[in-house]
Amino acid sequence: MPTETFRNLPESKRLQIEHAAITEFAAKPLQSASVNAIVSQAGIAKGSFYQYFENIADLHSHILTIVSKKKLEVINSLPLDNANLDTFRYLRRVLQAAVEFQIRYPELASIERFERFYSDQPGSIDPETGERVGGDRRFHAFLTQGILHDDIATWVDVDMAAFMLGIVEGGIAPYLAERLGERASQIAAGELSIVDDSPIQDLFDNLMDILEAGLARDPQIRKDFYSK
Amino acid sequence: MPTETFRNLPESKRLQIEHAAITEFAAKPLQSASVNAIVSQAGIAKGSFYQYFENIADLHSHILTIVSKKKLEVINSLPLDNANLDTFRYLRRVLQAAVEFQIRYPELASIERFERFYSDQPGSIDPETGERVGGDRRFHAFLTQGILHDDIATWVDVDMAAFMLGIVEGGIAPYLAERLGERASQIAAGELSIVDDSPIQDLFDNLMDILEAGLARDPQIRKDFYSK
Amino acid sequence: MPTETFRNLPESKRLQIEHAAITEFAAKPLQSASVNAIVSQAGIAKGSFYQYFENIADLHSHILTIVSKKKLEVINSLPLDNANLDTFRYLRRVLQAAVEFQIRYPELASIERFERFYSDQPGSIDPETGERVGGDRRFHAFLTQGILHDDIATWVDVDMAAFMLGIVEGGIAPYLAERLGERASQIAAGELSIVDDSPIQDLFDNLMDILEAGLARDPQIRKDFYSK
Amino acid sequence: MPTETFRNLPESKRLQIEHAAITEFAAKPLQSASVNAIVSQAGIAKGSFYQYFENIADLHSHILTIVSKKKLEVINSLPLDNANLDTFRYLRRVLQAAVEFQIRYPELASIERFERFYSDQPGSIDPETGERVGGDRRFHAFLTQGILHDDIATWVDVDMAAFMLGIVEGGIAPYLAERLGERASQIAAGELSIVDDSPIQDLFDNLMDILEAGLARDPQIRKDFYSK
DNA sequence: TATGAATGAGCTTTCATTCAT
DNA sequence: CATGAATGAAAGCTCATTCAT
Repeated sequence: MPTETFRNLPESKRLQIEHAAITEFAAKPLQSASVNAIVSQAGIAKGSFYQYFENIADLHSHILTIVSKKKLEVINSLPLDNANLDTFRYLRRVLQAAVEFQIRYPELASIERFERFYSDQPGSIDPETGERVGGDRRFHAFLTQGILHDDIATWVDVDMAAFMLGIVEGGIAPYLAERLGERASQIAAGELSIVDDSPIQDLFDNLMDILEAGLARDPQIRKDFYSK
Repeated sequence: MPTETFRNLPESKRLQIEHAAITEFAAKPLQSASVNAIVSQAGIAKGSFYQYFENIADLHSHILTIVSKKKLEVINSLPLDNANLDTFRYLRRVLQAAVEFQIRYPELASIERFERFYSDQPGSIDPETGERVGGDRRFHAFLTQGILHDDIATWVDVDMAAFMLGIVEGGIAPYLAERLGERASQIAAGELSIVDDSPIQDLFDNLMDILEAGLARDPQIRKDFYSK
Repeated sequence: MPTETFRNLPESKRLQIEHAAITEFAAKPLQSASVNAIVSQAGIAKGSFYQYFENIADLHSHILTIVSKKKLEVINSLPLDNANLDTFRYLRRVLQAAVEFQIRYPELASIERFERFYSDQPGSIDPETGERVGGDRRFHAFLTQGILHDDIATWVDVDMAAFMLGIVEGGIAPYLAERLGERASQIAAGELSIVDDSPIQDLFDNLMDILEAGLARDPQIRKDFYSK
Repeated sequence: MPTETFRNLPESKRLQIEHAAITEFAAKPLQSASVNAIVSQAGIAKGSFYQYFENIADLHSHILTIVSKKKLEVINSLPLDNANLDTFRYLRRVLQAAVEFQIRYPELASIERFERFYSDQPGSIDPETGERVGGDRRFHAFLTQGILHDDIATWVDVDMAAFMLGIVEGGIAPYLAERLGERASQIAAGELSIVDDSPIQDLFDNLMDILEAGLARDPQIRKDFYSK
């Protein structure tokens, strides 16, 4: 954990340091990241670094909390209200959040991907809870709920499906961001909303259709399609 | 490329070195891998290393060719015949190969994952062909064929779906291997075949159902399920 | 160029390092010089070296500027005034400076000789000016002036003579210094001045006579000699 | 000294090795020369090298004997006959030999220059004879003879003048070779003789005039010049 | 508290030399 | 006698971390 000294720093300096760290960790995994690169980009003295952080891993975990915070912020910034979501609207929202995050904070998204890659050692067991880590808890809950609500087919292997959704969520965002091309820049600049733009929603529809059709007890979308 | 000296080495020694390298590259990306670790694990002198390889990147790319070769070997070892495959049987085969590879050569699979992770920079454009790299060509072809054969719905966005299948293929194998638990060890030991064991095939059925239902023009499986 | 860190060092330490470097570069050309030797003689850590200099070539070029500076210092310490010099007195001064430099800073003189030897590739053409490098510009100017002043014979091939004077200047100093024997030590100790001591000046007279007689339009010295 | 094994080698192979060594030693002083470079250029096995020579210094000194031999060959190839030479004709001949050697065997000349540079530590005393080394014996004898024959002025400091001629001889050849430009190539090709070509001899005349005028008791050349 | 100089272990790479075949 | 694989010392250089100011 960063020292009190770091927490008391004037915000601008703190942000400067965090920004430098984010740039570094977005480019390299913790193991290859360089203290030198960070302090020189942040414009602080090498000694100061060690007054703020125990070591580079300490800074890295601090950055990870920032990543989580921003990710949450993005999720909450999406207009839909959690309570009223049916199962698949929730899933769509999660994926939209991932893309929005990718577009608005590509460096943080990159850090998140590194982290996921290096910590998701499937088969590794969390020594505290004894549960498998990596399989995303959120999707587990989502799928269980979906079955209860009769939205999701009962034959679906919840654990595996949750894992699959996890890797799709983690991997698809950069692809979609890139597919959006010019539109992504506009979203990043705040000139366009991911939820209002119809070409973007078409792309999402397509993805959601695939997933929904794969999971749903009674998939509507394709029926609509073929009945059109 | 490894030197002739390396290629002329007695097989046992060559394997020793390759094994040490595989262990290293399965644990760390090229950038963090250490010559020291490799030579000390292989039990050779440091100077010898540089008689065999130009540098560590040279060894790494040599190991990558081994990975490809073994992967192909696994794919070809699967009993199904390419010619007679319908669309989704082909997909199942690809995924089974990924799992089989993961079980039989977990280190090589890890190396492959590192490689994929570090080279799949989605959005990076191949300067020669102008095409997006990372999206898997194989799945592109598979989906296009599937549409032609009326197996896959015409509304599917082929490019996106191919990318999605790519990340599922790359990510699901370690999960499945881990799910198989004891059975995985038996497969690794050659006591069990992935294609014959029914609990394993059940798991595959489940995954394939999700994917097939998501993509298929006229998904059969679930119908069968509900009619049971 | 040495880093600011090096420039901010306490003088004693800086001198210590420069002295170690001078010792090394006086004994070996840049190509064979060793960082290890320098740091161990200077009593600093290897890491420190690379905080001061980019690499050994950086240090070497720094030492070369010291050599130039000291050489100039020696030239300027000679009492004669440039303005009033006739042609051959100027030449004598240049040669005296070379000897004085050799005696007072034999290591720097050695470094200068290495540098001259390795950079004077006669026949190599300066890509910017298109002129031959290595032939000494100073002597060129000196000879041209001498011809204008009617001090030097018009038949002299200026380019070649300049080159010849250059190599004589570069090579004769160690010889003369050695010839001076005990006297050289006294000069080095500041107990004797090169310009006041008559045995020394006799030696110079002899050399100058040879050169002057060889170049002069109307050589006086030998006439005097034979008329004595 | 090279081993008997080396001496028994078929000539073509011996020449191959010597040629590779010459190329290396012409580019670098012994201290920086590389066994690797030599064996790979010579196309022999590394182990063979150590069957022919004790170490690289051994090969180097073998090459030095070749240099001396070839130099002598060049000197003797010049048409003038030693016996009939007056003093300055002898000097001209020595310098012409140096230039001829430079032109016909530039690599050997380079090796010779390296050797001269690294061994001529003026002031170093030969431990066996007790004499100063580096000052050229030949020029000593030449000057002494010249004085006896009344060709050279008695006031000349023989030791110093010999040294000076030594460095001029050693340094001027590459310059002159370069001055000759296209003509040098013709000489190297055997299409032109250094002693017959009048532009070349003009250049030599100029140099000799300078040296002769500087040393001669009764210099003729300039007199001729002014009387023209 | 901020600084940046100092450190030395560690890295990759080179190379002369030895030695088994 | 020829070969070329094996070796390890030593090179240049980097870097996280400590410490004195």
